[in-house]
Amino acid sequence: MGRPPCCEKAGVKKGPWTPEEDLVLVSYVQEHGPGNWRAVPTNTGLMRCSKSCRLRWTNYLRPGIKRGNFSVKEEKLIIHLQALLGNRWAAIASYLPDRTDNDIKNYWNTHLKKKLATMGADGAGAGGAEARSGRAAAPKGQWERRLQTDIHTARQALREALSLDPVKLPPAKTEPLPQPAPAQPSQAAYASSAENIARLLEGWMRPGTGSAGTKAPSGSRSSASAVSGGEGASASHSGTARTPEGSTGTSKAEDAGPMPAFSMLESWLLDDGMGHGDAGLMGVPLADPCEFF
DNA sequence: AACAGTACCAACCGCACTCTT
DNA sequence: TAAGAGTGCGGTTGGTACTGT
Repeated sequence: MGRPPCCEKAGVKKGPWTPEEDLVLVSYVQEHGPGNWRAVPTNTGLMRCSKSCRLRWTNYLRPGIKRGNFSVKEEKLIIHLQALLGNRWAAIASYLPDRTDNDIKNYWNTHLKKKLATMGADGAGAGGAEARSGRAAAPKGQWERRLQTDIHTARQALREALSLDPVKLPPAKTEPLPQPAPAQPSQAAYASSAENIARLLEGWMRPGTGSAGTKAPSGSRSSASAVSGGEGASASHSGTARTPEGSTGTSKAEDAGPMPAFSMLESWLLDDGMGHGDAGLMGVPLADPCEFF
């Protein structure tokens, strides 16, 4: 359709959000609820485009967001789901209700891809290219349904990739995916936005951290690292600089790459946490992941 | 101490989809 | 039914902190 960008207007501010802007946005959303983002800049006086407001809310200010420190279980779940769903970060995020798709995407691109690469797999699971093309080929509402019908295919591909008993698969019944957690917090949950405000103010006011001033705590390393702690410390991977092709983004071709030996990955993925019906997996109603195979 | 390279993450961009008129 | 508006999503980038030399 070629619509013009929503932020084309002159005077629209870009870049990191300031705590003041965060406060304005949070208080507005607390009062009116998320949605009708178009009206947010108008009603709040924020010099941000609606899109930016929505993104800021969903990725940072929304109540219940957990930041930093992905647990091993979360890692495995992400890897598992990525293999099944491909780079459908929003879908993957729906299984980790306290993580944002952006967070998961970043974590995947900065940590897990490298981790899997060192383990002998690039994590580009069977779902990758196919899933992506599926989205392109079918309307969104349909790909969810299609996903259900294709889940057997994806499962089989993953199973084969992991060399796990490729023969005895159940018939391709179209069972539903494990139920994603409700994506949005209840109305009551908005109250806990105060927690987010407190958190950001805490980061804002923390003396001597980061460059302060112009850069909001959101964007600042200081606040992030304050929360994430050791997460970023996993600097064991001999990272490579961002390259045009191998940039943090995942190219489709890359995702569709061949699957090398999986022995290490396999054992890692299937060991204790994932393999034994760890039912309480972050409250995610995901059945024993082995059922996927 | 200064510099260069690397890692990380928040935010932007643009396409695709859904909803409304 | 078509067109436009609003929203969601995934890929990509810019900027800053960290680490090594």
